[in-house]
Amino acid sequence: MRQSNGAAKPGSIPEGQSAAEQRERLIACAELLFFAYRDFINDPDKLLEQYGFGRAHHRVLHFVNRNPGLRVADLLHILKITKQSLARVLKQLIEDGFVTQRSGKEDRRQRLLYVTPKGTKLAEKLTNLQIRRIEEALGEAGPGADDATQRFLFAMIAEKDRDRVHALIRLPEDAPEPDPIEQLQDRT
Amino acid sequence: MRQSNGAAKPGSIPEGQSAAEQRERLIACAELLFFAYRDFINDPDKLLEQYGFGRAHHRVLHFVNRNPGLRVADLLHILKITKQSLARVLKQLIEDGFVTQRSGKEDRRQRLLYVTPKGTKLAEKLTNLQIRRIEEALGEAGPGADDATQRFLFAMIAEKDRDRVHALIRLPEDAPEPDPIEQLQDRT
DNA sequence: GCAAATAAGTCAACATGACTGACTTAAATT
DNA sequence: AATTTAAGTCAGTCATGTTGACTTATTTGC
Repeated sequence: MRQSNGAAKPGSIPEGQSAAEQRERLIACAELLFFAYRDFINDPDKLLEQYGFGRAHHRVLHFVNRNPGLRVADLLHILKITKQSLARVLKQLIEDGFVTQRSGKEDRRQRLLYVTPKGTKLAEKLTNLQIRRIEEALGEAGPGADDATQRFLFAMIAEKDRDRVHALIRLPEDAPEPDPIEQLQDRT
Repeated sequence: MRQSNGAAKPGSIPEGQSAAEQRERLIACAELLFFAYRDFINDPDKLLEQYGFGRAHHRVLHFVNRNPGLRVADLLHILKITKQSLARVLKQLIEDGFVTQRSGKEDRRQRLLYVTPKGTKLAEKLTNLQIRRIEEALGEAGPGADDATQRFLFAMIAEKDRDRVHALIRLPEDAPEPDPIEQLQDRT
């Protein structure tokens, strides 16, 4: 097990890997994803604590900040949680003045979500923490890591959700798209 | 390593990106990481439910399976949770016959952890689910995504933990190392 | 050889963020 | 007018994390 490929040199891995070696590589990826996510979450968590918020609040705040006018139903699809779970954190964010709701113009049953200036400020602080770490990591990973990583991460998403995510995050290399919110609404 | 920009897309971002564009890219990465992890977790979760286990059990089972003879203290460092949190799930795994303990030979205070055959079986099922998704994603992301992604994910780990993780996961391109467990024990 | 440090286990209380199920309200659709 | 939809709500539960305090067995250091 231990001696696996005596090669051990950075440039090696010719192209012919044994199935066992390939498996080891994939397992390493899975573990790295765990560790990366563990630490990715960490910086924001500390900041959120000071506001009495948790990760759940962060996610809501983030996606509302990035997609003003998001509907509650959209958030449920994005977060893959139940209405009741969302309700608690959303209520707190509204009560504490980080998020506001307005009724939809077309459909007055809808409650469209927006961040307040206070909400924007916190959301940006959190975003900055996270993208700083990502920027450093991409730097360390070398040129090309950027594209490859985006493609890998996107491909990790469940196939049936990819269109929705794609409409939501608007990658810079995409062809110009119509307002992503409109798209989301079509996909109910 | 790989040439960076030209490869990806027709539109191709010459090399001079505005700060705003760069920021958008980084935010997209952060969001993709969230979605990727959300779905990465999903397949195992469904299987675990059938055993009455959760994610916490999965993580313990996985790392014990991959590192037989792991100590409780090691697990605490890996998972970054408290002893009390670990105790609950570890107890269940032991009671249900998925994990066993033996006292350390050198230091009899230590409880070294091992998976039982039953534990191995479940751990491998879970691992297979996860690496299948990763394998597909790497395939879709194209050649080179493998290396780049590993480097990126590794660089996302908090600097002070990297040595420990490195010793734990044994990437195939590494120089041959001594038994990783020994290394872990030195780093207390 | 004894005191202190260490590895692990345990008890109790609590917080967060998920879940299910049942139900209401208001508005839009058929 | 009846049905469907978007959202909100009440009540109870579960999984997984937290603190703080304490015990036990063993090793280490003076």
